[in-house]
Amino acid sequence: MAKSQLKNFSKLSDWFTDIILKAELADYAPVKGCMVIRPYGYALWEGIQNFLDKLIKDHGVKNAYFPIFIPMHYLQKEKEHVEGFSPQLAVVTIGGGEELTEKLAVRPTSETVMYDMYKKWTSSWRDLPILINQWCNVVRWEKRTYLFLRTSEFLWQEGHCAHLTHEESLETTLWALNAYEKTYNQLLGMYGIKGKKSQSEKFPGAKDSYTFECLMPNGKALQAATSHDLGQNFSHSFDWTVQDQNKNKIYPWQNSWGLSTRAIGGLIMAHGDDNGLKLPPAIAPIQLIIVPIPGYEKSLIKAKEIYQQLKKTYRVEIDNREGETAGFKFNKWELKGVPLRLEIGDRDLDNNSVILTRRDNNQKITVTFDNLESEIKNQLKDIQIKLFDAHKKFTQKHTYTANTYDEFKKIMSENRGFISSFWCENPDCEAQIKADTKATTRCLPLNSKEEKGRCVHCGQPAKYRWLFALSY
RNA sequence: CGGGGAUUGGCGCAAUUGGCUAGCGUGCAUGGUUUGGGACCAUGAGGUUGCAGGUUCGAAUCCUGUAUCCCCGACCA
Repeated sequence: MAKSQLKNFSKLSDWFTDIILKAELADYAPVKGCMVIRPYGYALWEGIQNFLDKLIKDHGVKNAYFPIFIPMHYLQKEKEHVEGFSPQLAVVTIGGGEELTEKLAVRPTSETVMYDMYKKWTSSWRDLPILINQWCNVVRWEKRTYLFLRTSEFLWQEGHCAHLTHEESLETTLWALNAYEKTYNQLLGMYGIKGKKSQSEKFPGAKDSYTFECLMPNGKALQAATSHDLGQNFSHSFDWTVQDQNKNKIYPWQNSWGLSTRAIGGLIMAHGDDNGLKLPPAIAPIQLIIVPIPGYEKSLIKAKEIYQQLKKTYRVEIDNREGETAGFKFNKWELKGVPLRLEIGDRDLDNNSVILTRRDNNQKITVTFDNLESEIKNQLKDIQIKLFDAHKKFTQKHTYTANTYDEFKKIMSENRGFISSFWCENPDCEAQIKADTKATTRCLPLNSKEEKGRCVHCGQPAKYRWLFALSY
């Protein structure tokens, strides 16, 4: 068995594609820009769904399902919205062998089809708020695609809520953003920055967009989830009103928020290394792999006992395939990112112990049978924390402050990352910075303090330091 | 959509200026020896060289068209 040629982590884009294929997370589909999510990759999505769905439901948001097809004239109701999505639409023109009188868009997002129904369902202030989420697929015909990060079809959840007041709606918008942060921090072991998008980067049709931005090892920023304050833009477009207590017509205040399978792409990059994936225990489909050293009958029996015992508490599997050496198995499971490996052979049996090996730091720990469960618990917990800490440290280390445009350009050309700089909030300035350096505004961090500054590009007065980066 | 590269057993590649039965590695199957960090030996299965035309005694190789994929840009979660 020869050593497989895993791509070097330093060439991140090659490594990324390679690892997804080799770890059997996904594969290319026959349709351009589409991918097959394989069971091991889909298990990651299920992990995200379970975690986030609970947060969503705890907040009182209910799941529902709306159709994949949207009549074209629905999309056209909101001007910015249709302009934003038109270039990316897949459109059905034939149904049942006959030309359709009205063409149907395959949903790129569901605002329009959902809000038309919301209008139908409400007439009184008592009917608000509407708190609905759906887990589904959407299609955006991308020019350039990339496994998990940008595919023509992707899976996501989209929450769509409507409230009587802007305060309430904004509260929900920010609640969703916090739920995303929690999902990234606690489940995926990823650090990121919450903030507000600039007007040019916001969602088509939104009043304001909020984002969770994560830094990837190559210094590019990943828009990891977004939550939009739609204001009353859509309720106006749909002429949707309810009557309030004083018989006034109120246009409901709306928000929408989504997290997609792109999160898996971020997860892969944020923690990986030359040997493959590193999955945080909370999301790992297999938290612990038991490898009985081949050739020992006695230890195999013990390994099976341990498996039966641990299976009650952990996602654990036992690799007792014949014909593969121990070394081969070690490498295979490291590639797949399993956080903890348990080795057991007769040598260990004689000492009443096993060997635990951590994927994150390759540390080997000898553990007696008596302490096994508590040690596994502690190690998994520690790995989860260490992976998050590592990503947080990386992000902070690669977050720079640039006070002059020269500094800004130097950072972009040498050691990319987040750049914190004053910006006058003029879109022309933003566009010029992008043209010069490829960096775009990622967000205005939520905790930003107002200061007296000068725009890093034009020198005009600026109130806030914005976060810039090269984005995915 | 612009620029670059590619397409040959499952995967990765080779085949000189057009010339022998299209090879090699890996993977796969079977048998045996192995087994504590990617084992070894033997045997075997697996190909209309992306597709469609053309030139030629002869095409993986030359020509025309076309499709797909990857990378770099503009658009985006």
